[in-house]
Amino acid sequence: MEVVESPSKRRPRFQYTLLEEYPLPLPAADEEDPLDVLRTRAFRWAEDRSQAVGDFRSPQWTSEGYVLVGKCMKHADCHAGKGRFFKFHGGQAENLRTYILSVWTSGECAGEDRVLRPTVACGTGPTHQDREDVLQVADQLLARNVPCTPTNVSAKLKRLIEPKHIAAILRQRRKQFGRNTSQLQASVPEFEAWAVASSNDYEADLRFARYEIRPEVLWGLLVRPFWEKLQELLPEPLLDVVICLDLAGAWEEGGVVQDGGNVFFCRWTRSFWPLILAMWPGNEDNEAYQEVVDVFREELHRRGMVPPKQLHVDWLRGAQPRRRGRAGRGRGQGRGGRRGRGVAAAEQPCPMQQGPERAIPPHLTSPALSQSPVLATMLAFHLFWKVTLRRMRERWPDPQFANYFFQSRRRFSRNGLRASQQTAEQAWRCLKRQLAPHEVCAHMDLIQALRRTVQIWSQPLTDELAKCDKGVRTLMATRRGVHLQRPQTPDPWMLADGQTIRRPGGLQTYFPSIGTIVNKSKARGGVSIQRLDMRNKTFLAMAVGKPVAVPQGHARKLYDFLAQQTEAQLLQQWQAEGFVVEAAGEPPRMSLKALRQVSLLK
DNA sequence: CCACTAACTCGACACCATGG
DNA sequence: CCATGGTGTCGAGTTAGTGG
Repeated sequence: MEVVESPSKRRPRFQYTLLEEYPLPLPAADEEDPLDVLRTRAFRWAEDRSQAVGDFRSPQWTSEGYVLVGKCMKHADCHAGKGRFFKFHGGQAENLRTYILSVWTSGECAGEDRVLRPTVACGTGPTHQDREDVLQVADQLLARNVPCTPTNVSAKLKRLIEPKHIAAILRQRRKQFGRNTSQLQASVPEFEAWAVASSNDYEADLRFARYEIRPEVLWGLLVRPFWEKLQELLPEPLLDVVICLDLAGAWEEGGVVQDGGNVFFCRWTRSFWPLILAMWPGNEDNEAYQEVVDVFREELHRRGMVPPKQLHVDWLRGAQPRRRGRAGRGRGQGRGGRRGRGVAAAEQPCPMQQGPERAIPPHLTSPALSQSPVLATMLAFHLFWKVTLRRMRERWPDPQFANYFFQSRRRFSRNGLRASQQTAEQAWRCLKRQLAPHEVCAHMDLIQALRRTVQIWSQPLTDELAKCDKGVRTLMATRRGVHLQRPQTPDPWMLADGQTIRRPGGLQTYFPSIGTIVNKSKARGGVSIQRLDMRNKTFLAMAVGKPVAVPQGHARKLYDFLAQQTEAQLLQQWQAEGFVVEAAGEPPRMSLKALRQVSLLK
C-alpha cells in the first residue's frame, strides 16, 4: 500500500531559488491593497524582463506579506504546469524609498514555444516570442521614422514569421499606441504630471492652454514672453496672423501660431513671433486649426487685446491630404467627445470645417484663392472679389463653398496686405533646427527642447547685441524697433547710409540704402524707374522682383487705376486691359496673369 | 500626367485567452 | 462567470510606386 507522499517529498519540484531583487517605484497613495500592489509589480517585472507570467494561484498571506505564485506562459509544458514557476513577494526597502520585489523561480522552462490559439482553423497562431520580436522591430522602425508596415517589419526580422501574424500584431499595436514608440508611450505619466502643474503657472514661459492625454496626447502651449511683448505694443491693432501646421519629425505634428504679419523689426522687416505651440498627432483634419484659433482667441480675450484683422490659415498643406484619408466615411465617427468644444468658437470656423462634406480640395488649388494678388485700392479689391465670387457661384462645382468662403472672409479681409506664409515656413524650419539636435524620445524631451528654444528666442535684444554677430538668436527686437503696423516712411538710414542689421533668428547682414540699391541696379542696366509728377505728388514706378524695364506710360496707367472713383469705371478699364475676361455664355473671370503683368510683379 | 497594381489601413465581427 | 484583450477573416477603401 502506497504511503501518502509527505509534503517534504513533493516539495523538490517547487524548490525556489532567488532570481533577483527588483527595485520598483513605491506604490502611490491610492494603491492601498497590498495584493494589488504586488500583482501589478509582478506584471511590471514580467514585462521588463520579457517574461510571460500568468495563471497566478490564490495569493497566500505569510509572514512576508502576500506571496504570489504563477507560472511561465511562454512554453507549452510550462503552461501545462510541467515547467517553470515564479514566486513573488515584496515590500519597501530599508531606506523606504523603493519597493523591492523579490522574484523566486523554480523548475526549468520546457516544451516548444507555446502556440497561441491552437484551436484556430487556420493552423498556428503566433507565439509569445513572435509577438515580442515583431513589437521590438516595430519600435525600432518607429524610432527611426521608418513606416511600420508588415513588409518592413518582416524584412528586419531575423526569422520567418507569417505575414498575417505580423499584420495582426501590428494592427493591435497601432490600436494601442498609434505610431508612438513604446518609450514615448511610457513617458505619458510624467508628462501628465507636468501638464497639470503647468496649467496654472502664469509666470512660466510655457503654459498649457489645452492638453489631452487620452486617447492621444495633444496640447497647446502659450508662449508667455511673446504675448507680453505683444501686449506692450498695444493699442496698435494686430493686423494679421498666420497659422501654420507642419510635421515635426515622424511621431507627431506640431503647430505654430505666428504673429507673422507686420511685426516690424527695425521698421522694415517682418518677423515671426511664436505665440502658441501646439502638438496635434495625426488625423484630426481641421480640428487642430480650430483648436489653435480658439486658444489664440481666448488668450487675446484674457489679456484684453483686440482681435486681429486678418487670419491666414495654411489649410492646403495641412488639411488636404488628411482629408482624402477619410473620404467616403461618415463624419460622426471622429471623436465625439471633442466635438462639443469647437462649438464655442463657431462664429468663425475654419474654412474646411463647414463646407459640404468632403469635396473641397479642387477649389483650394485655385490661384484666385491661394494667391490673390495685392490690390492697391479698396475699390480694386472689391471688384476683384465681386467678379471672382460670381464666377465661383456659377461656374465652380460647389457653390456652397463660395458662399461659405465669402461669409467667413468678408469680415477680416482688406486690401493691400497679403500675409505671406513664407515667414511662417521659415520660422518652422528655424524651430525644427532648434529641436533637431536634441534627442526627442519622450514627451517631456520635447517640452524641454521647446523650453530651451523659447528661452533663446525671447532673450532681449540689446543695442550692442543687435550690432554684433555673436550672441543669442533672439526673435526680440530692440524696444523702439518693433511695430505692429506698416511704417509710413522709411527710416533715415534707409535713405542715407545703409546699416548692418541682424535679422531675428539670423546672422547680421549689411543693408545698403535705397539710393545705393537703385544706383547699382541702374549701373547694371537692370532697373528703370519711371517718374510721374501729378499736382503736388510724385509717383515712381519700378518693377518688383524681376528687374525689367517699365514700359512707356506705365506709371500713368497705374495712376489711372488708382484714380478710378467708381466700380463701373474701373471695370471698364479692367476689361480693356484684359484683367476681366468676358466669354460668351458664362460669367467673366479674372485673369491673374494679366493682372500680374501689369503690376510688374513676377 | 495618368492608369494600373501591390501594399497598406481600417472597421466589424467572431472567437478564444487571460485576468479578476 | 464576466470583462477585457489579442487574433483571424473579410470587405471596402486608400496610398505609393511603376511604367507608359
